[in-house]
Amino acid sequence: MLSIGALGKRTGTKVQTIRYYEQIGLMPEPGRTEGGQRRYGDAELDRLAFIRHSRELGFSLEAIRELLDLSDSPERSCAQVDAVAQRQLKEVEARIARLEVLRIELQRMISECSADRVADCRILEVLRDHEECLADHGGPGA
Amino acid sequence: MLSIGALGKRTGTKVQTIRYYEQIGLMPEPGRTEGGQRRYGDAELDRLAFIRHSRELGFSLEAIRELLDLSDSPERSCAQVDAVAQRQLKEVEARIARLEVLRIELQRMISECSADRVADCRILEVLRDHEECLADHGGPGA
DNA sequence: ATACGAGCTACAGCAACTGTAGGTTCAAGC
DNA sequence: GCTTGAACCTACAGTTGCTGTAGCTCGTAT
Repeated sequence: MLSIGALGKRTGTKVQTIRYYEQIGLMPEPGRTEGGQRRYGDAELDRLAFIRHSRELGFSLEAIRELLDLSDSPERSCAQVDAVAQRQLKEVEARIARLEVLRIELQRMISECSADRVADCRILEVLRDHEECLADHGGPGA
Repeated sequence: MLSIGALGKRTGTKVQTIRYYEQIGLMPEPGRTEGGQRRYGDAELDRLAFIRHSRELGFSLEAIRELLDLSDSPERSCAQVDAVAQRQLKEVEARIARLEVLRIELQRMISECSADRVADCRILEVLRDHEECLADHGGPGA
C-alpha cells in the first residue's frame, strides 16, 4: 500500500496532480487510512503510469479517458484505439508543420537584422508589417 | 476613428481579446464616445497589428510587452530585440525537437499494432509499459 | 420613432495543472 | 509513551491567453 507521495515518486507525478486526476474522475477514489489519508495498490499504480505515459506522448486527458475506457473491454476490436492514436499523430504532425513555418520566419527575421539601433531593426519592422512576413499565419504556434 | 469591432476586423482580433489586451495593459485605454464606446486611431491599429503578428509567430504576451517597450526607445541598441527573438527561436526549435520524438514513437506504436482485439493491442501495451517506449519523456508535448 | 446590431461591464470557464494557507496524521527516534 | 517534523488533508486562487455568457446601453439606419 502506497501513500500518495510514494505513488507520486514512483510515477513522476506531483501529489496535487494525482488529487486533481481523482477530482476529474480519471483516477478512482482510493481507500483511506483511519486518519483519512489515501492509500494506493498496484491497480492504481498501473493506471497512473498509463496516464502519465500517455501525457508524455501528448495525449489530452480526454483522449486518455477514452483509451482507459477502451482498455477496459479487452474483447473489443482495437480499431478505436488505433483511431485515437492516429488522431494524436496527426495533431503532432500538424503542430510540427506549424512550428516549422515559424522557425523559418524567425530565422529569416533574425538573420536580416544587422542594425545597431532599434530604429533600424529589421525584426521589429517585420513584426510591425505583416506584408514582410512569409509565414502563413495559421494562428498562434502552440 | 474605429470602433472596437472595426479594429477587430482590420486586425483579425476578437472584440473580447482587444478588451483583454487593454485590461492587462498591453493596449492603452482608448478615447471614448459620449456614450462610453471605445474609439481607436492609427497608433492603436499599428500597435494591435504588431501584437497579433507577434502572437502568430508564437511570442508570449510577456515577450511582446518587452518588444513593445524596446521599440519605444528607437535610439537604443537592438541587441535586446535580437535576444528576445533568439530566445523565441530556441523555444520553437525545442518544441519541434520534442514533438519529433513524440511523432516517431507514435508512428512506431501504431505500425506495430496489427491486433484485432483490445487485449492484444500493442498501442495500449506501449502506453502501459514505459520500458517499451523509446521516447525520451521530456514532459508533455505542448 | 423605433428597431436591432454592436457596444458596455462583470464574471465564469477552458486545459492541465501548480501553489498557497491553515490545519491534521503518521512514523521514526528517544 | 511522547515528541517532532515531514507528509498528508481540504479548499481555493493563480497560471496563459483567451472565449463565452448575461443583462444591460448605445448608435445608426430607416
